[in-house]
Amino acid sequence: MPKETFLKLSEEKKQKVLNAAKREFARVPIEQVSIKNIVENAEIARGSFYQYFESKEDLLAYILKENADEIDTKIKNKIYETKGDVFDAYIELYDLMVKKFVENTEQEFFKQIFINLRLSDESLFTLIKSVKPQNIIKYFEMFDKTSLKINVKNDFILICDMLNVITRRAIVKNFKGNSQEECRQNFLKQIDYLKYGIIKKEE
Amino acid sequence: MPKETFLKLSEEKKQKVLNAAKREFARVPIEQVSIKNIVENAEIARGSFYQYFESKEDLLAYILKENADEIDTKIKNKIYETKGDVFDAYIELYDLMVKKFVENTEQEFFKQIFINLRLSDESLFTLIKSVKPQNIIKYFEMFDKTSLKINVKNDFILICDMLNVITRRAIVKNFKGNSQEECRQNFLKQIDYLKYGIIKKEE
DNA sequence: TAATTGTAATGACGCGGTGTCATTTTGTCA
DNA sequence: TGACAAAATGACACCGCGTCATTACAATTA
Repeated sequence: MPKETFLKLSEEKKQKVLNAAKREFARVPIEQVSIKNIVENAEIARGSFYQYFESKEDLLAYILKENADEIDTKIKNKIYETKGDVFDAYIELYDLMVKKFVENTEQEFFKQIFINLRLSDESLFTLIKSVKPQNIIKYFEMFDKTSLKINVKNDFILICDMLNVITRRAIVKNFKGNSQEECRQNFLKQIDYLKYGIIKKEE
Repeated sequence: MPKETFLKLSEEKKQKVLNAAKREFARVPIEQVSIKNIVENAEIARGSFYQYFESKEDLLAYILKENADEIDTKIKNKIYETKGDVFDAYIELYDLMVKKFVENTEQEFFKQIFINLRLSDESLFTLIKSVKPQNIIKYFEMFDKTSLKINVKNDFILICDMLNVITRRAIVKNFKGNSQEECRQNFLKQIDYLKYGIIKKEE
């Protein structure tokens, strides 16, 4: 979290700093992000940066949190709406994320973030809290499991885990030159495979 | 690729350098790996490092390649053996990788690599070539597709893509304190979901 | 208005790691 | 033994980092 000093700044100055930061974060993966460049872009003194933030990770987490929270709220609502259908909830999540992250003037920034997402969970970059297993399990009771092959809670977690990783991967592909339409079709097909299986039913 | 100078070194010295490197790569994610530490561990001069390798990425790629090639050969054979069953091939891949990377004295090294694997493909770290879509497609003709819901090549790629990402994720979990047995059971269950679907068949 | 006090901004500084390169050492062959 | 190429070495200049003593500013009080 940014320090109080930053939060007290005028809206204008805050934006200037955040824009400078996004520009730098869009340039290279976080390890290569240079605080020197950020303070130069933002026209603040080097020391000021450390008066505002603990580190570049702190700053990035703040920027991401704003975006994640927004999606988070929407997805929570969607889960309530689609009560009974995890798959629809994930498709909605996909659409929300594409809308927010791909169709965006700050595309390059988000591209950098998504492309460099790690397979591991612990990282800073797990953007959307509500789809982390420890959170989604909260919704377990709510989902309609009668039509699904779910016996124990753990089954549900395994399924969410697959949905998670497939959805994230599908988003990443949007940043890799493939057309948005193509990506979505492929994603829907994958969801379908998950729902009904890859092996043909015997007639 | 290492420079010729390195390859010409005595086996003993090469091993000393590689061991020093693995030790350092096991310590922290690659961005934080310090060449200073490597040369100190290996007891060579700083300048020598650059006589041997272009960069730390170059060195890491070399170490990984050795391991990847080994798995690669085995998995190719398995694909021929299990002709007709992509799923079995991936389960074998999983087992091979767990054996090679988890049950290993160099566990910490591989842990660091896997934990920091990126969701994106372009990266250095795509260890096993034969499961990259552009490679697996070569096996397309070989697989028995009659029992699968596959109409076009692209369907096959989408399926491999899911298998890929689920398998990798399952490996990662082995490094996260979960028991090996538990991880394997969960993985097999996920493969089952993929094969037969999550939604119950109507009787 | 001037004095006081607390808060924010500043940039010079020491630190540590980087990649280079001129020099030295080693090894080989006439 | 000398001459030559290949390899090893570590001092060096460079760069970005995080800190911190100092300065600037704003608000409060007399």
